[in-house]
Amino acid sequence: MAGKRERIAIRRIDNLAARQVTFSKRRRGLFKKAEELSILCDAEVGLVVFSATGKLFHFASSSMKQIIDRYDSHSKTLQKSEAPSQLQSHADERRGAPEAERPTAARVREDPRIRARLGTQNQVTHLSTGDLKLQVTRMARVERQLGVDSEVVYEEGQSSESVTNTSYPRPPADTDDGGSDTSLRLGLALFSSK
Amino acid sequence: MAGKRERIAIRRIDNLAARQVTFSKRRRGLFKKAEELSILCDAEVGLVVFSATGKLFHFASSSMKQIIDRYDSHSKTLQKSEAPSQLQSHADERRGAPEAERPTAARVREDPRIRARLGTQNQVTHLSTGDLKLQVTRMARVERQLGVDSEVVYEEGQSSESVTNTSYPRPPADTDDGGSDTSLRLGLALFSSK
DNA sequence: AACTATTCATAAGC
DNA sequence: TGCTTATGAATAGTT
Repeated sequence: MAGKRERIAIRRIDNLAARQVTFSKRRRGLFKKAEELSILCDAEVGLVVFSATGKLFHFASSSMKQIIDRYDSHSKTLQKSEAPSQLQSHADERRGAPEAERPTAARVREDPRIRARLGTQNQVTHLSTGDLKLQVTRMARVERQLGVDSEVVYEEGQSSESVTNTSYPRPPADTDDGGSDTSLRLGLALFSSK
Repeated sequence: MAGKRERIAIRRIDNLAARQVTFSKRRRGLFKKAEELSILCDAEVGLVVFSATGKLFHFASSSMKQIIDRYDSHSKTLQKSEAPSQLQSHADERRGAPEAERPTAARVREDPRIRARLGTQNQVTHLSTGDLKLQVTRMARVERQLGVDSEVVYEEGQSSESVTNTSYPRPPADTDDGGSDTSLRLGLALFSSK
């Protein structure tokens, strides 16, 4: 009488509560699978997840920095078939780097059908790619001054995804991670240049 | 008569063939789950996987660059509670940035029990964190001169993980992706400084 | 690369 | 958020 599960369609879950619950459950499962893959197959795995509210969850079989750097190396190699002698900083080069290696999922965003699933919330994130990060950081600093600390939480044992919420303060009564952050989110949008 | 599955232990699969097969199967499952999570819960997800042979697989609900930048922003905010006025490039800052936000999975590597599972292969990756990436890039360039091209393959429909192999050439007879790359990997180790 | 037998993940419901 | 259960999924072992 408990689980009368019927396969659900893969599209944004409208009900906020249900979406949050599903997010928690599936996130755990995803991270678990990620770690298992890295262990079973001796693969290097890096996983980053931002909840709709901006909380960060991440897992890396080694260190995220190392993985990102390696990723950058591969990307770059694909991009510029010509990298003379000045291999300064991979990280630096990633910035202005082309995006040919990115067709991966960008296409998903392009899909109008899927695009429709984007709530008003996340859209802010897409307003400005270049400046938003700066704004987020700035806002975070403001938060700190307001007494809203950034938090880092470690979940269960080994896979321990570390959670981080740096984005924007949330109104009082709110589970923890959900979708009730309109005010300040809009504020960020205003800050964005583009 | 077909599937007499007995739950397997989560530790490196010794048999090469089996490991490769498992890698393929689970990798697909992982990417699928990653995309489902991003869609169902309107989350931003970035996933990077390097097979034991150095092939790159990645998925990003938006663009990997955007996700990494966002990740960097969060990390940095946690690290330096002081970032005066020169918020030049987040990407740049990530380089010398501290790693306090990384205990996430690094701990897994530290665990002697899990550490034991590391084959001789991946260990090379851990010899030098700072220099290895440079070496990899360098080796990649050498490969190119040797005629070993980087390839980009797109898998099935929507989730399309793009595959890239830039690291080291593999001996002739080898399925495709697996764990038979000792020579050049060791070569990399020799190049490493630390 | 297919085909099951099973284990695993998880949608619902409390 | 956690626990429980019925089902849909993922996938280990074979062929």
